[in-house]
Amino acid sequence: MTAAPEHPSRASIKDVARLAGVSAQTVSRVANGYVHVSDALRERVLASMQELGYRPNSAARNLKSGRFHSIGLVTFNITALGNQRTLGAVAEAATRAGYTTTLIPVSDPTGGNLAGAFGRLQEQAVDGIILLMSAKINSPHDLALTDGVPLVVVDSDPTSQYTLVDTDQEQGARLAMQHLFDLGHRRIAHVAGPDDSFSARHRAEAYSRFMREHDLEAPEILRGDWSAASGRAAGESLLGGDHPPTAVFVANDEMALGLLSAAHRRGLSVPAQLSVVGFDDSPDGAGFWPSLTSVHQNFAAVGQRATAILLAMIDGDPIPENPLIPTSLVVRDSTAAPAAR
Amino acid sequence: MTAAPEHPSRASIKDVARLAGVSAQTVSRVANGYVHVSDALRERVLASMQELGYRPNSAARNLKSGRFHSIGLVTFNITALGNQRTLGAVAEAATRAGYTTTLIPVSDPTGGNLAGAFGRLQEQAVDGIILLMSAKINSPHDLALTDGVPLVVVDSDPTSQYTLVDTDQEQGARLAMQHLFDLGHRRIAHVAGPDDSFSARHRAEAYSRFMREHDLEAPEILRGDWSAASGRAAGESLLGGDHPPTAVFVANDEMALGLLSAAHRRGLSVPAQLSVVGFDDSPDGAGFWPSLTSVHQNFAAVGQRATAILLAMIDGDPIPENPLIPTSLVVRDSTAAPAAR
DNA sequence: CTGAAAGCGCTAACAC
DNA sequence: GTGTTAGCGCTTTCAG
Repeated sequence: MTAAPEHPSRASIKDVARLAGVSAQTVSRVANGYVHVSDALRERVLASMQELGYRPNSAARNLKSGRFHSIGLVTFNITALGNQRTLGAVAEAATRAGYTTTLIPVSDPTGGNLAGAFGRLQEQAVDGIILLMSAKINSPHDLALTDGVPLVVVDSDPTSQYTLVDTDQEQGARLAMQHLFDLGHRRIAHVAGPDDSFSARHRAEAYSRFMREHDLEAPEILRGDWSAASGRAAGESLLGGDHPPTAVFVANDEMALGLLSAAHRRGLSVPAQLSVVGFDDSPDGAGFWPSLTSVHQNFAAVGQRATAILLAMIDGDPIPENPLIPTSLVVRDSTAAPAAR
Repeated sequence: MTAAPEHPSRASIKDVARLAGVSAQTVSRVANGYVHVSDALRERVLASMQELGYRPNSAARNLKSGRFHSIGLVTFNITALGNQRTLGAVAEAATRAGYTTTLIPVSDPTGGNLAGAFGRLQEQAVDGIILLMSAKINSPHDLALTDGVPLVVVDSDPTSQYTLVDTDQEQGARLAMQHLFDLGHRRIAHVAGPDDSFSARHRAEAYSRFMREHDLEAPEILRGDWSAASGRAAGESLLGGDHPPTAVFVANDEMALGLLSAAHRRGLSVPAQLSVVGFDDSPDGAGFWPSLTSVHQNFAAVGQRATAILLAMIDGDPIPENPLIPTSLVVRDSTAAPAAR
């Protein structure tokens, strides 16, 4: 244990070269795994690297290559399950591709903050940006500021001009509805997420379309804010009415659990008297009683796809197609056939 | 609107200098806000910057300064509420200080992976590392690899040799226990988190100590894995016994909600027949019925403190003291005096 | 197979 | 006030 110096300045390529008695160039070649180096020299160089604890300085590499080998991740809400998962998948995919992930927090997705975030990202060192939206982009103006930096948006308006990756919300919502329909439910309600969320809107639209296609009368859609508390409130209002539904399709699991809690409170037995389907397949949903039937989103695939597309854009490679990731339905204990009336 | 070139190579300081008819140095001075530039020149330079969309190249700056202005964040479990919050706070604090946050995902906290993560971090450009532990560091050996890079560990063994920031687990657990005790509860059970979590251990130890100090007989401690499902399982076993407790202190909110669900299932009324206190003060806990009394952790403060300490270490400044962040108790509807027997 | 030279974009140090 | 020079650590190019 030697006393650590104040700033143990890292060994440079020159130091290694000097110690090994070779040129800096040869060290560089060894560091980058080029073949045209004699075994004897390679050994000497590697030994010297080891001894000095040499690490290539990425700032210098970046300067030379004009690339930063880093992608910027802008997100407004790290608390949302989907964003976490996507974020994790992006970070892993980026790491595998030799890129780091730079996190840019934005507390409030207004134009100003977004602009600030992008400005910072560009002053910082990123080759591309992934935007994890939980709310809408106000206007193209907001993004004009990316200004040449490749950009992929996750969870946004599919009609937007930006490259987009997302869960296939429509397909997922249909999965949930078809399940309830097949069980025999006809009075099916929907608790939607906030209006400024594209995924919430897509799910709500798919619900309405399904009801229309099957000539079912759709009760008014209730809106929550993704939280358990709002789901519970929706449940209170939904189950307190005259003609309560026999089934509810809830736009995410947290609200579904809140609704379940409202049902328990009213002494309603789930699934005997009420069927509930959530969206997300969150671990919490599986752990409650009754365990929640839910639409599983493949966030890992979303993150991977977004990363793959971004890296392709950065490299000028052809862009992978099909940015909509399908869902699957996980049937558990919160759904059953409606009670005979 | 001109057609964007394939790679719109960013304007360099030279380009700006040429356009403005000044030296690169002058551009640099303007960019860095130095005063000793005539207003006329400053105007010209700023105009040229604007026209070319100039952004300083951080790679070059980093190379020159020997700093990366970036902190690395290593985390194993981005899904845990506490880690998310801390992560967000770190990112914000870092941003405010002019640093970016580089995310390094580690799927599995074994020595090998940790070493890999640190290796990557050092090849990458970070001036310091924050380690968000959800599980224990196996041995000092794991961290030997940071090798001169300043390191702050969040949520770990307080006896460790590394700089540490954490919630004051002991104080938080006592808050919960004192609340139940003051309500009149004497048969108080504890559902702990996994054994490899330091916070879980601290809370469990504080529980045991409290019971001992008050001459109360402590039922055997049940262990969960932080999940709602494990809390529900603990609840089933706890409430099915001969002498069920009148109150339970649960090591996190998710497990507490699982336990609540088990209580509902058995037809036990909360808080009339059973009081429950959680830990974390998660939004979900507030949204359920009954809403959960819980120990509030100030994750934002933890993240800020960790960042402040790390930046001080990087700058060689004196290290802020008092790395233990106090908690507060949020009393809601899941606790009440025990039923008279 | 190996080395020497040049330069990536920026700024500290030194002229003028 | 402003310009010139040099060099951060690395890799591409060109000589040997």
